[in-house]
Amino acid sequence: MTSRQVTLVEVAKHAGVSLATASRVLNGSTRQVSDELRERVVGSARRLGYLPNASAQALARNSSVLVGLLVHDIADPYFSSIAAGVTRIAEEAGLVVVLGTTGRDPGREVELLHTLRAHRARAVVIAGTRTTDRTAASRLADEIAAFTEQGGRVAAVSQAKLGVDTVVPGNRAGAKALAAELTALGHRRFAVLAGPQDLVVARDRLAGFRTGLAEAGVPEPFVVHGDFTRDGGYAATQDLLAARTGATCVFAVNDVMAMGAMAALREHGLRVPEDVSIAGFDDIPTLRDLAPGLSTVRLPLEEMGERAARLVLDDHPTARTVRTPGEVVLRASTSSPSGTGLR
DNA sequence: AGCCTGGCCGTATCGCCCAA
DNA sequence: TTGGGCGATACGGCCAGGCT
Repeated sequence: MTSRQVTLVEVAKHAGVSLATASRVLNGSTRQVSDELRERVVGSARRLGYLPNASAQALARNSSVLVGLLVHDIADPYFSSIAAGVTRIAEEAGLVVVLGTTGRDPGREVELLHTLRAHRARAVVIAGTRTTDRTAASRLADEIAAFTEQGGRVAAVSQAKLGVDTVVPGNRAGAKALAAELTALGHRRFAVLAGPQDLVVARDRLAGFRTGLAEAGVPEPFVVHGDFTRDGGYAATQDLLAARTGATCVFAVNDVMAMGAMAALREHGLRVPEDVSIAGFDDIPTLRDLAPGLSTVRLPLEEMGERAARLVLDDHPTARTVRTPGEVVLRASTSSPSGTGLR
């Protein structure tokens, strides 16, 4: 290290003012500084290329400008949409978002939160479904408690299970409403690509869908579990086709799985919606370029990210819950049943 | 050899003093 | 009263030096 950064002391010296005055000018203060000195300080800072040392600021203020965002899967548009919302609000507040990817590993989630705590992150937004793993949940609760105790704030976009401010997507109600719309089209034999059994979001959407079918007097759907990804939807559809269920309508519990399912159906020479209808969940932006258009349940993903960010940056003594309902959007991938279904 | 102390890094901010 | 300077202190991690 031969070159050294310009410090505030050097700026003050160059401008011929005290350290305190330079600080008042460059960081703002309740104290006034005359225009003349202000211009001298600003000019010196520019001339010398002064850039405040963020580590030193964090040291002096005992707080950084970092806001953590933990997501399950960086490639999933569900999370990039939420990230866009979180980032917009954080940047408006002059903060910087640090992204961590858990790969749906609850242990990794705890590790990342631990690291963000070590960096004195101001706040962390945890996005993504909770799992049914109780040990991991309790370790995460401990880590959240430690972070909160040292002044950090946590919010979640998921089920309200962490005891922190949470934006809750309307998974059950949305899936139930979707089932009502699909049965109204005339479908009676359903299959569900249900995702992993330990993901609460997948469970909730399956449960809501089942309730909707039951209320319409339609038989239980055929359920296939698989990964919560495009490839998971593709593989689950292979299993579904092998089972020859006669289903006329397939519900994938998220959009990326539905996209994988559409690819598998296409490869088998099946047409959507003539041979089989298909619907997803989330309404990720990618769907705009999908043909035929995918019927789905729209969640206001960016807005959910924005709301989570507003909650996490607003110091509040008790945990708040914001519910964001899903809205059924029917597009070309669903129609009234005309063929014999998946045989 | 291991432990403890104290100084240093850069910045923010406080209380206090001084000069118009 | 206002604007400015000054010195002290705090923050957390690191390391050199001195001590047992």
